[in-house]
Amino acid sequence: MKTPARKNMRPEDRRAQLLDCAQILFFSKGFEETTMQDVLEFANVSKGGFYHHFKSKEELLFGVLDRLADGVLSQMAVVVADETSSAIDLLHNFTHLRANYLREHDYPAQVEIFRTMNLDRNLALLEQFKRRVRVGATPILSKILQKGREEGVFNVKDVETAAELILHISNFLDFALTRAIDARGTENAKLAGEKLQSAIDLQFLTIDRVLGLPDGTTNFGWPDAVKATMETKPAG
Amino acid sequence: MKTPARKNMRPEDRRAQLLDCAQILFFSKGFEETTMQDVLEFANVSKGGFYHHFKSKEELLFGVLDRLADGVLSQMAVVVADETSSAIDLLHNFTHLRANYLREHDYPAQVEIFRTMNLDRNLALLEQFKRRVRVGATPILSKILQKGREEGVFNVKDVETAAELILHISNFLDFALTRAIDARGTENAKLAGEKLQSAIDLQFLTIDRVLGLPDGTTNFGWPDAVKATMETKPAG
DNA sequence: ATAAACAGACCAACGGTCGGTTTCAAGGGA
DNA sequence: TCCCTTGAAACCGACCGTTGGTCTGTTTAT
Repeated sequence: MKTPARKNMRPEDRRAQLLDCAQILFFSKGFEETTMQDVLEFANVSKGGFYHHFKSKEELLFGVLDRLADGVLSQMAVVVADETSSAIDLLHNFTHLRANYLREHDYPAQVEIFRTMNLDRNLALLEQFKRRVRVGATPILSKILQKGREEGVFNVKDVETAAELILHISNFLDFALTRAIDARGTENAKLAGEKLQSAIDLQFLTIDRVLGLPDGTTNFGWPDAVKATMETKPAG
Repeated sequence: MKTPARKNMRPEDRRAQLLDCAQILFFSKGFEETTMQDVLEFANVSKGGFYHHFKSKEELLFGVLDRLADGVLSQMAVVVADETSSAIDLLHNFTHLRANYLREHDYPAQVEIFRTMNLDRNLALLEQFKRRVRVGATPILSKILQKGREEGVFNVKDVETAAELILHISNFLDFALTRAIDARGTENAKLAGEKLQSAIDLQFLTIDRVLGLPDGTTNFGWPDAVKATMETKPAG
């Protein structure tokens, strides 16, 4: 007896499909809480089929994280590939990458994705992703800082160390943003919004001062970011 | 037939013993990789015995993390309880807490503990611990910053936000320290040591500038820290 | 014809449960 | 003071459902 129809997919397509399914499930249910059964049913693939393409659940996770990090890092690479702009402009473009991305896509949806990724249960997942991004972004930001030093506009002793510090600071903003998002629609919303604005201001002020720039040189490039964030609909 | 001897322990003692065992195992093997079987054998307790005191493996983890965080936070609380010192002195004591602790104990052993805790497999564990410390330390550091603002020596808009930023920056130092420790005894040791010094310098420079203090006001308080660290014996 | 893609029964090991057993301190009668 | 009773807390270990992963075989496509 033969089952009437089965379509063998090209390996790269199947791999991509499995990564898509895993990404959705890992971030909605959490990695540990997502069973292989969940993935298999969601992707409509058998166990044997899956393990033909991935050798473990962990490798599937790394596949998801690497793909996400590569997406971010490739955008950064585009920014730094511009040989004609000044270091200040490159830094500007670099720090605006995130805000631009968020603004150019459906912002409420992006907020929801961000919120989900920052749930407690995804802490390990997210930290691994951030580490990948930091490691990949350090040489890119270093290059910008080095250029600025050669131009005589940035005053830093060690560009690589400064780059790492600046990248670490963005974790601090993530934390403030998460709290603000959680406070939407509650009585704390107003205070949380003000705290978020404080965090944004302080992050960029810190970057200015670390690089020896006049206060206000760098900024988020999106004055209404807090307003746009807090007006987003809380999940419910 | 009766087994000749069994000692019932006082609940708090048994709990403490289980936490001790779990802490050792979680950080040496990793949380996910540590089996309840491992814990039970190491503590010489049966399954039923264990689950009489903890309701799950996760609760055991939280017990370990909370106990560790409480240890750190109680030291911070002692510093800030000093009502007579100036804000600068309090900040000094606060930032020196870690260096003092390391110096006053067997430093090579502390380095080994730090190295183990910072292994890749413990990333989730460590991040949860750091989060606990950060949340608990924010009001303490905020109090110091507030006092400094009232004295007119710190220039910050929002003390709580500034406190969180400063606490986040210490993650950056942890990262640099981990790399330096890993580089001991290799050909990269010299460079790694210099990078570590850069990171220490930049962390404290950043604190100075965030608080509007003259460069060099805050410091690690342990000039030979890098030397002491790099001279530690690599595990082998 | 042959190699890759897929299927699904199977397995060891895991975290956790549950009914039963042992320990031990607090009382009470002599 | 001594021994016995008693009951709650500490502890035991066989057992269970689920999990991630393997293995042998079957289907698909070139």
